[in-house]
Amino acid sequence: MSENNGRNPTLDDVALHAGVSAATVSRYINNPKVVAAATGERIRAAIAATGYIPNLLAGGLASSKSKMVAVLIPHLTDSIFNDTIESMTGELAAAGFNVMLGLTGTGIGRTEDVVRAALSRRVDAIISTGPLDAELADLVRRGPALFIQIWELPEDPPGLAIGFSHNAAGRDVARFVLSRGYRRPHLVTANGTRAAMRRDAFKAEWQAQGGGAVTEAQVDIPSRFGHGRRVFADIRRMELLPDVVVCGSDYLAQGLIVEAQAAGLRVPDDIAVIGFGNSSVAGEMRPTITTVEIDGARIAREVLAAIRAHSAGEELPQRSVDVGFRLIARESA
Amino acid sequence: MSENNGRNPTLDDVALHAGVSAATVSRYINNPKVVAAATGERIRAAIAATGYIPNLLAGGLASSKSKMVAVLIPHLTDSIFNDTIESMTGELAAAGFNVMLGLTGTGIGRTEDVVRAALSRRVDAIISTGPLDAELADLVRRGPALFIQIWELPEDPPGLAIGFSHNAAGRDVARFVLSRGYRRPHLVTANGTRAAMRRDAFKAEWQAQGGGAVTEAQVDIPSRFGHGRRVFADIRRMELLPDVVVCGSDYLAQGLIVEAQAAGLRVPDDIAVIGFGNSSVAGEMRPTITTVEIDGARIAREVLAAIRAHSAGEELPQRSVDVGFRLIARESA
DNA sequence: ACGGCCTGTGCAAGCGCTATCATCGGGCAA
DNA sequence: TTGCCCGATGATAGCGCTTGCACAGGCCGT
Repeated sequence: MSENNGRNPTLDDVALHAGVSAATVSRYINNPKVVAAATGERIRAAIAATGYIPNLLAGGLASSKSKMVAVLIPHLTDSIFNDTIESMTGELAAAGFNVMLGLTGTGIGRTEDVVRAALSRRVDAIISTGPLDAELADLVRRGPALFIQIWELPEDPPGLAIGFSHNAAGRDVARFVLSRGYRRPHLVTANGTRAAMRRDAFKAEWQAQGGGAVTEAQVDIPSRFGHGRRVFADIRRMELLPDVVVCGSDYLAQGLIVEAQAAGLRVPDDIAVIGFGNSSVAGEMRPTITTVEIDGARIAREVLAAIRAHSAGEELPQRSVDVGFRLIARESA
Repeated sequence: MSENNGRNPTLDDVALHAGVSAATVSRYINNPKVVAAATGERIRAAIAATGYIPNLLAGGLASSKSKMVAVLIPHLTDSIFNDTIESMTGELAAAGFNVMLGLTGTGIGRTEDVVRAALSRRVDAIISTGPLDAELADLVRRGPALFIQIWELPEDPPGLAIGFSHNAAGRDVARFVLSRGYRRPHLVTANGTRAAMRRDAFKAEWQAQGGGAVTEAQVDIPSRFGHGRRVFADIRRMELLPDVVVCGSDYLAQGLIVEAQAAGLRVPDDIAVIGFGNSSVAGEMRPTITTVEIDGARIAREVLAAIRAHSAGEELPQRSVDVGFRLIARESA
C-alpha cells in the first residue's frame, strides 16, 4: 500500500513497480493471456502492492469503450420490470459492465435527458423498456451505442429488440379465459402501447372464437397495486358484473383481489382475476395469481450476448429475439 | 447536422464553427455566465448545428470529477429503499449527476466488486444503504469519493450518514403498541443490524414500561411479501396468539395480512399488524397499514446537498443528518 | 545456417476534454 | 493622459489510459 505521493497510483506506478512498461500492464489488465505468465505474476503483485485501481474514465476515453450500459425504465417502485433489470444488472456486472440507471417516468423530456446523459458517457449500449421517439432514435443511431429495446418486438426495431409478442400473449390469454368457461371478461390495461396490443389481440381472438361482449377500463401508467381500488369500484357500478378481470400487471391484479375480498367477494368464484408478468407476489398471493410469465433472466442473457457481440465489433445476427412467454394457471382464474 | 467526417463532433468542431477557441466552448458548457452573452449565443448555435454531445469521459478525466454517483442497494424487487432511490436518482439527474446502480445482495463479495467498480469510474460519491466492512471502508476513504450511508446513523460513520435513529423508531413503536392496549407483541425482523436495533429498542422500551413477554421471529433479508406465509404459519403454532405483529417492512406486513385473512382472521380485531417504511402499498392495502414513514425525498435532498458541497470542495458541516421518521397510525393496528 | 514467423514487450501518439497562465482591450480613478 | 484592474478569450500542458507499430529474440522448416 505504498502511497507514492498524495495521489492515486496509476498504470505507470504499477509498471515501474513491476519493471515493465505501462503498455504491458494495460494488456495484462485487459487481456491477461497476451502477457507471459511470469510477467503477469509480477504485474499482479505490483497491482496489489500499489493498491492500484484502474481509471475507467481514461480507459474509456482511449478505447472509446466505456464498459457501461444505460438502462431506461419508467419507475422503480412496484415496477413490472424489476426482475428483468435485476437479472440484467447482475449479468452485466459479472461481465465487467456497469449499469447507469435512467428513470424516464418522472415528467416529460426526461427520456431525452437520460438518453443524452447516456450518450455523453459514451455508453456501450442503451437498454430501454420503451420505444424512443423519432428524433431520439436518430440521435442514438448516429452514435456507436447499441440500442436494445426489451419486453417488446416492434416491427422494425431501431437496433435490437429482445422481448415477446404482446399480440400472442393477448391471444393466448383470450383462449385460456375461454377454455376456463368465462363469459364476461373485463380488460384493465394501462394506457400504453404494449398493454393496448395485448388488449386488442385479446378482443380479436375473443370475437373470432365467438365470445360475447368485452368490457374495458384504463389505468394510468404504471399499473400499480393502488389502482385496484378505483378499478374495482368502477366494476361494482357495472350493471352486469364481469366474471373475470384481466389485468395489465400482477400488482394491479393483487390490488383488485384485495379490494374484491374486502367487499366480500370470493376470488375466483365470484370474480376471477388474471395478472401479467409473474412478479414474485403472483405466486405468493392468496389466492395465487394466474399470470403470464416473462423470463427476465433469459432476456438478461440475450442482452449480454448482444452487447458482447457488438463490443467485439460483430454484426448482430438478428434484429429481434423472441424470448416467448408462458401462461401460468394458478388459483385466481 | 454537419457530419464533419465520420466521427462524433468534438469541442474543437464546435469551436471552429463558432469562431472561438475550444477553451471558451468548454467554459460556456460548464459555466455559461463567464462567457460574453454574444459569444455564448454563437456557441449555442454551433452546438446545435454540429449536434455536439459532450464527452464526459474526457471531461471527467481532465477534471477528475465524474458527475456520477454510485448507489448501492441489496435488491430492486420489493425493496423498501426504492422510493428513496427513485427520489434520489431524480434529484441527482436534475443536478447533472448520473446514477450507477450497484446491486450488493446477490452473493458474497458483490459489495467489494461494486465498490471497486465505482472507484474505477471515479464516482463523486458512493451512497449505500448498508455499512462497508473495514477493508472496503479504508479503500473508499483513501480516494476522493464521498461515502454516504443512508437510512442509518452509525456512531462514527465512515463519511456521512443520512438517516434516522432505528433505536428511536423501535422505541416509539413500542410506545404506540402499548398505548393501543396491545399486550402480546410478536416481532418479525429481518436478520440485519438495522432491524435488530429496532427490535432491541422495542423490547427495551416495552420492558421499561412494564409490558409482558415479547415473542420474536426472523426472516431472511430482504423482508418480503412472500415471507408472510411462513411467518403466519409459525404464529398459528404458538400456544398463545400474539395480538399484534410488528413487521420489518410493509411488504412483509402486507403478506401477513393476506395470510391472516385467508385463514379467516380479521385484521386488526383478531390480530393487528404494523409495517415499516410507508411504501405505497401501506396506504392502499385493506386494511390500510399502520407504519413508520421515512421521508425518502428528504434523504434525497440531503444527499444532493452533501454531494454538491463536497464537489465544491467544502468541508461537510456535520457527520450525520437525522431526517427523522413518523409513525402513521392506520387501520391495521 | 538462414530467412520467416510468432510471441512478448516497449515506444509514443493520441482519445477529448479542463485548467492554468498569459494576453488583450477597454473603462475608470487619479 | 496614464496606469491599473478586470472581464473575456486564447494557447497549452496535461489527465491516465489504449493501441498501432516497431523490434528483439527464439523456434521452426528447409
